[in-house]
Amino acid sequence: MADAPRYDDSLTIALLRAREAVTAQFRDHVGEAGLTLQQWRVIRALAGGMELDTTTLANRCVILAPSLTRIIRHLAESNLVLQVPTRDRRQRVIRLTEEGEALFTRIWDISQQKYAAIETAFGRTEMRELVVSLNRLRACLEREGARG
Amino acid sequence: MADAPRYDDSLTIALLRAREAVTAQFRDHVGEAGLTLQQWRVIRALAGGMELDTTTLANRCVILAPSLTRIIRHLAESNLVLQVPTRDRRQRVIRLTEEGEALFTRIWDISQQKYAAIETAFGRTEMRELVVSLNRLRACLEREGARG
DNA sequence: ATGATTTAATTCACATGTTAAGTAATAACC
DNA sequence: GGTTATTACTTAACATGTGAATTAAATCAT
Repeated sequence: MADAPRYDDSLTIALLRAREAVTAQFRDHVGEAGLTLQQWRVIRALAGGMELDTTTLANRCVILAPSLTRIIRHLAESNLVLQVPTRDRRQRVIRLTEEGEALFTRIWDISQQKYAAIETAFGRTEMRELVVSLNRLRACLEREGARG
Repeated sequence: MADAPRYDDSLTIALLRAREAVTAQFRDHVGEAGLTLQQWRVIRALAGGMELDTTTLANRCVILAPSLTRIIRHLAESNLVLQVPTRDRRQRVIRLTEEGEALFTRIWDISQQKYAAIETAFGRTEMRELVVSLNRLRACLEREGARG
């Protein structure tokens, strides 16, 4: 296996596995509340009365527009979000319902505990450094364009 | 937006965005070869005459079993992989066809260049440290169990 | 104001992610 | 050696990822 592609050293795989490990910490309790992690990201972005259009939501939640369309439809059917009228009628601006805000609060508390547990296990400083490093990596690649 | 949940500082989102940025570097040229990134991970794991069963493949490629079933079916229909007979007839052992090996070689060369470009942009040392950090994070969380 | 262009979001088609249930073959055990 | 449990994988059902095409509304140019 000496010349097999070194898979565990690969940045791509390391990112994938790390992300998998982190999301696993949250999936269960978010799921018990009846949400997927993606739906939870949307709820979280809208918490506190925030009104956001689809494009902004897609950027913040890192969800592609077609997925977001379906997610919003779901959340609206569950009475967790509703559409806010706007001047520009192309835009779809969304906010949480009372029910949505209540659900957010319920999940948020436990989520914070989980997040704190990760910080404790991994180290607060190293975690901050990791996030900085990840964001710098992203900045490098997006700047490059690197479509070569 | 000062009081919006601090999304960009979140480890989850940072991992997601970083991974998105990295995979974007590879998606185009892998796609031009007619493969998805997941299919490419499978091809790559099998390169060099490697024969692997579904479970091992799933672990190495970080793909869940049901997805892998579909992916293998696709690759088999495209004559890129074939099934190797085994004693244990529950197991499905797979290897690349000639065509599959040829496709691997074609994609691999360009992939290596892309990977090298990322190393250059981000820094070879920092990249190695990042991978170590990601793997340590994973180890911490998996050890915890953290099903709290 | 009319028509071309751009923008915002949706729809479509297909691939994968995710959990739960099902199937078939092996192993375990008495 | 026949029953039971375990293992390896597949199916099923639904949700999301992804790129291309589509629709509708705003903007631009004249």
